Amino acid sequence: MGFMTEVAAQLLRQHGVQVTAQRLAIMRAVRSRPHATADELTDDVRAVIGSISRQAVYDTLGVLVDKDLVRRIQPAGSAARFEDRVGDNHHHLICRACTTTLDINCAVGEVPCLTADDDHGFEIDEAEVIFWGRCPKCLQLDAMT
Amino acid sequence: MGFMTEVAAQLLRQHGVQVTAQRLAIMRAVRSRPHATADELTDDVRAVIGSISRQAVYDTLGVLVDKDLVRRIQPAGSAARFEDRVGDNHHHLICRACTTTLDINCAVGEVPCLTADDDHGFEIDEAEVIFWGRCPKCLQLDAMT
DNA sequence: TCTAATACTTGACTTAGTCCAGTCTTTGTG
DNA sequence: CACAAAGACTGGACTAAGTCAAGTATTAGA
Repeated sequence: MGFMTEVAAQLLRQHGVQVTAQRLAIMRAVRSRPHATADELTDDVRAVIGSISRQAVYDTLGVLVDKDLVRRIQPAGSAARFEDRVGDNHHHLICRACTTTLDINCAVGEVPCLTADDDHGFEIDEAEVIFWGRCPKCLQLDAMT
Repeated sequence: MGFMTEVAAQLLRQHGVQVTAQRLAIMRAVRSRPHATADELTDDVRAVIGSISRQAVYDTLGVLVDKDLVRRIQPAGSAARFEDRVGDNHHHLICRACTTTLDINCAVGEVPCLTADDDHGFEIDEAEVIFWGRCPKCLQLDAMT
């Protein structure tokens, strides 16, 4: 078992989650292609371990998200995407034309994004911020027409 | 034609959009139930004008969103929702348990939300902010178990 | 090494939304 | 007011993303 894989296995054990070939492969896939959809991850995993069911992919991603080992983002108009950069409340910048997705550090400061103007008595646990726009490449293409 | 309906009709004309019974009914439905899904709006419209096709609802909402007469929000794990409060870049606070959705004024200031830390050369046109948490009612229910 | 708990597979199903071809309405013009 | 072209609506088939459920296989602790 490679070093990264061993680390991944220990992470799972630490969280009381069984270690399986499928889960390790999915963790590896999430790591190597941030912001991928479940379908894309399925393809990647199949390229490595041969086969996996769709359900196993969804189940595993669900478990990883529950354990805060993976973060799920669900941009408007696209399937859910997954990344293993967790715990830092960073945000995303998405191109409306090509859906390229970039990480953005929190603009405002400390845990800034958790402060709503008026919380209406809610117990807020996350502030999700998505910046929408056009990436340099798509801006150029637009200009050409 | 009632006063509100006449106003709605003029809004459509101003934007070069044909006025139809379906469109007026949909605008009314969006106004009277903010944050409703397309399905909920369809029900509301049917209660008023008798029948409408799903496609007409989606088409109309698409047109209204294009013309900035309606805003579409697409919270993770739910169908798209629609509201007619537009042009003020306000945000949303959603209960993870019951999906109650409230409007939140922009916390930071002027057009604050359009400033990402580093825009990576993107031309940003919107900053979408969703605060996630539990509403007072669901917190109480949680506490009882 | 055995067994209970947990995961995985397969296939049917659901939800939210889109596509398309044909019909009906709206609206600008005579 | 009537007409025609543009635009909108309907109905039905289809797709994408994800969930459910029953049966089989794997993991991990005793």
